[in-house]
Amino acid sequence: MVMSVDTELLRVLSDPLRLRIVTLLAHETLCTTHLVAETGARQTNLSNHLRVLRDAGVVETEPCGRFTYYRLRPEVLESLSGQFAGLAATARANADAKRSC
Amino acid sequence: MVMSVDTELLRVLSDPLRLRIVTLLAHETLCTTHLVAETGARQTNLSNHLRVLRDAGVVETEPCGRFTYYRLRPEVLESLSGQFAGLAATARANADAKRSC
DNA sequence: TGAAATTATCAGTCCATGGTGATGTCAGTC
DNA sequence: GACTGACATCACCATGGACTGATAATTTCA
Repeated sequence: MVMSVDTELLRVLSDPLRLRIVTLLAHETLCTTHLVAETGARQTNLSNHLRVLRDAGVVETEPCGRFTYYRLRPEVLESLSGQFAGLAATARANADAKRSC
Repeated sequence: MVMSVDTELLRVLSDPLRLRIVTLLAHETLCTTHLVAETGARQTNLSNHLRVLRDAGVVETEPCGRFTYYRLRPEVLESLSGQFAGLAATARANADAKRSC
């Protein structure tokens, strides 16, 4: 019952554009060009964000010629889901606990 | 099956101190003084963060004399957990989908 | 009523980080 | 080999937001 949430992972996912990327990748594996077209963001900007996502283990790359495919790693999201579920369960269990002043 | 995650809520929870507060409140309802003692942060700082958490609906307040108790709302965490689980499930279902360049 | 305790508000500072342009690197094509 | 396209890297700028000090508002107690 450690019930702690991965802060760093949360920070990485809390950016709107990065979350958008993750949502897109949840539907199909894409390469940078696709993401540029889908999001309207600059290539440089996307490349920076993809690096952050990759460093955090959220995404893995698959080089294919001059293209680079990005694939989402569902385990990471599942883990996060479990962490929040655990924290919520803890809160439910301790709903009546109140420290007196 | 839109499977989008609440970005604003994520942003709110992605701050280390706020996540610490949420974790503490998952175990028992506390007032500001307790949170000051537990976290070591300044009262002003905590008050600001608690306002953010409250505005985001993560926490609710219960005034009690000159004290203010803060209670965690588990529904919010459960919702977030469900959103991530749904996104992960989508990714699992589309694991083989890859758009060609 | 005066003083102390608890919490909130406000204005200001400072820094992390998201966005950008320029440039480098590598693969494919002519 | 020259050229184009895909992607990464670097340095820079601008801004949001975390933190702080001073202060106000409210409650409790002597």
